[in-house]
Amino acid sequence: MRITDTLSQRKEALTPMGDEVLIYVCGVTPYAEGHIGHAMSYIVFDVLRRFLEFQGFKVRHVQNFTDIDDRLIDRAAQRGTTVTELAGRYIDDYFRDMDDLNVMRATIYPRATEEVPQIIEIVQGLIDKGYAYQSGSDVFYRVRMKENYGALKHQSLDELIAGARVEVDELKEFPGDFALWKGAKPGEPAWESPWGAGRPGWHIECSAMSLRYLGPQIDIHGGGEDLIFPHHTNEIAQTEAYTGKQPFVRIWMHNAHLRLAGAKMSKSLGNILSIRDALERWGADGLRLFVLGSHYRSPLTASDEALDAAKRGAERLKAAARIPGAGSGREVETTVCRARFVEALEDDLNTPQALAALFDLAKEINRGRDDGATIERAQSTLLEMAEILGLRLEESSTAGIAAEPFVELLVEIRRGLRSAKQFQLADRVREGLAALGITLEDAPNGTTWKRG
RNA sequence: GGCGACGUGGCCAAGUGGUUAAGGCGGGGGUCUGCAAAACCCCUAUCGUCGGUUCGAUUCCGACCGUCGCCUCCA
Repeated sequence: MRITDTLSQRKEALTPMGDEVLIYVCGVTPYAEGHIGHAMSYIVFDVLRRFLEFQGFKVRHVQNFTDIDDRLIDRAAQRGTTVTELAGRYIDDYFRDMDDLNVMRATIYPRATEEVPQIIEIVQGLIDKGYAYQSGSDVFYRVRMKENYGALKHQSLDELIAGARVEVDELKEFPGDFALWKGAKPGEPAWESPWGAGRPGWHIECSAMSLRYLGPQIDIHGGGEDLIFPHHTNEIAQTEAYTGKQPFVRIWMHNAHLRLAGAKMSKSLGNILSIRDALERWGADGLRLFVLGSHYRSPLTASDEALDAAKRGAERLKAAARIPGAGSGREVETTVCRARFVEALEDDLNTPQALAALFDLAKEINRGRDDGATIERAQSTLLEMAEILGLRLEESSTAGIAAEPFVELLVEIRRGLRSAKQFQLADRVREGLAALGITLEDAPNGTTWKRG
């Protein structure tokens, strides 16, 4: 398949170096509940993973938790708890959200706090090579030492620091230098190091983890586009300086951001849409369909209307895949749709095109069901394709609803009313149940019902 | 200020230098149904504006208008 590489700004053919495709995806800093922007990012890389495995690749997928950083320290202090406890709680939340979203688990989820010895080793190595320097109890990376610094962002060092927000720090030799190691302030979590008690800087943990679990050079490194600078830019600088091997990453893959209608999601504005709330309202398939309905490199704006539409689309696919047919005629043809689906994903993970093929297959199945064709094989194909997109298309479960026997009873009574041509009463039953959130559908071979 | 992205039907969103510009949602008309629902059939766009290149541009180039992102908190 071909993937757009942020560094070359072109679609590059994915040709893994070894038996496995080595993928590193930047994970979360677990200091707050996950929002649908995170969902978008991890859904995209989940589809990449699923598609690669479908294509027969073995994938080694590493995704980190940055479980030590300023925000965690601040928030833990606010709440009178520990960083460990806080991070642990949000990591649990993260897994729960991802499981519900049907995001496959990565091969390994290393945590920054468990990689400190490796981090110290790399920082020391960078000091030894002259790429880093100790200043006070901090260690900084000498950005000016690294040639092509800023290439990923397609800006020169001068352009990058022309922005006004460079942190003024007396300890730095140069304003653009960034911290590899931060000396601990009183009361902060800290590890012993050659430079005194402290903790890792923001970017170094990803270098350490990808190095340890994937090696000095990897096939794909992914994340949100906000990470291009400084995070990924600094990762390249550190890792290549430390290993002496280039390129650190063969394909940089970045997803555009998701916004809420109106404004960017911002904690200060309070307009966060959590994964939890979104799941409740639109379901995993609805959310996935919404995200995958636009290309991962295009910014996407979430709105109630767009999410509602996606949810209805998911229901359409589900019905096509699950409603049985009674026909025994010709087989519904699937090869064209299937080929279109695979070709779309091979071309830079074009999920909107892949979905179009999926919906066309759904139409073929529905048409076949109406025409008395054999649809079972086509339905299996639809489910198989849907699974590559992580769509479950599960039948709406009527089990577990406390009122189930009562609904069944009403449906049965209504059946009698209809055969006795008591349509006004039958309609009252249907309308009454509708008002309670139960939808009845009369088909030639009986009545089915579902929630919603 | 610097860098970058985008502007396609009512909404969301693919795509292509030239046959009919995907798909979803919505809307209109039909078929089926006791009526609905679901499903199926039909209809619902000349691609921001102005120039240029070209035999031919929505697709390439330039300008302009508009929207947005990043510039060390950020998936």
